[in-house]
Amino acid sequence: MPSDKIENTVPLLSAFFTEIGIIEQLSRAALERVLPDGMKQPHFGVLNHMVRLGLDESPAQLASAFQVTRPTMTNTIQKLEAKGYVVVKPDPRDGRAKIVQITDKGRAAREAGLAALGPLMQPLYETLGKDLFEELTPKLSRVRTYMDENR
Amino acid sequence: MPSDKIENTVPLLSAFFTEIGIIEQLSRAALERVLPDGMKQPHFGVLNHMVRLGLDESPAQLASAFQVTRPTMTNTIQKLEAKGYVVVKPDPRDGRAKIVQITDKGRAAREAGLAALGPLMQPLYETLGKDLFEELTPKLSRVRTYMDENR
DNA sequence: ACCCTTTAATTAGATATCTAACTATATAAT
DNA sequence: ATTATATAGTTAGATATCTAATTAAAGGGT
Repeated sequence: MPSDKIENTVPLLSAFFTEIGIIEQLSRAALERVLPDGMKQPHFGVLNHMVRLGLDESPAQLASAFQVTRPTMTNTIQKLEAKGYVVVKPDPRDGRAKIVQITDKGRAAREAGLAALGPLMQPLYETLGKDLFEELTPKLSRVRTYMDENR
Repeated sequence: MPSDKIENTVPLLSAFFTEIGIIEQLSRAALERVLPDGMKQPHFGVLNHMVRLGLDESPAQLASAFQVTRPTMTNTIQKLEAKGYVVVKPDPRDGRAKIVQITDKGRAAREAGLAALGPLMQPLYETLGKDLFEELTPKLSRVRTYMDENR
């Protein structure tokens, strides 16, 4: 299976990554058009992550979870904090670290975002079929995992 | 096939788009690490597009091809022009429009980018297999096409 | 001919992201 | 203990992107 003709590698993988890039752009634009209160995708992503995991994580852990740099996560957290969606406290166990906690207001904003998401996704789901996404997601996960481990 | 339980829509599609987003980040970072002369992904993408199609297109056509806004493409073209990779001329058939042409220097830069791309993609190809990408790409294309037509 | 609408390109201003550099704290080595 | 190294978080500066507004030109309707 591995090591077919290498000449075909670049065009094939270029087409793959081109599709990935355009879907990313389209999905972010579609999401941000319906998110309430001018919320951006990364903000919603972090709120969602915190609700689902139910943990109080550090900025560094969040940066790692979202594959962004720490300064980027610093910026995201500051925006969430300014809106009252999270509170940031010092970590009693590590003087360098902090702990980020979602607030009730943050939970409400996340709920509102989720509610806006349904109508966006339902047509995709109904038109293209659940099976397509159930098939694609684990395979994309394989690609993502490999790239993440070998970067 | 369409219209399964709608409750499952959001988590399933969220996971899909999360994978898309992370792969996009990782691939852009990997690409820009190996591109010569500080070239960025959009610059390489435009040069590549122009060589493959062999057409002289307008900024508006390029913006449409890459699914970015026109101001974004204006910025990209200005950067390419500053490096001498393209020349921009008025369109004799439409006083509003311009025509973007790749230069020999731009072609050389594109070639250098392509050469750097191979070693990046070969491990992916060999480890995960050609079949995976041949299977994924047309399916992603279906998703992209639908989203593009219904945004 | 003249106005109205659309389209092409740009400019201005805002935001998210990155890398590099900095501060502070923790951990390991000697 | 002291020193060196690594890690957490932030700040500073640069870039790519977006939306809104501006300018110029094309096309359609009356």
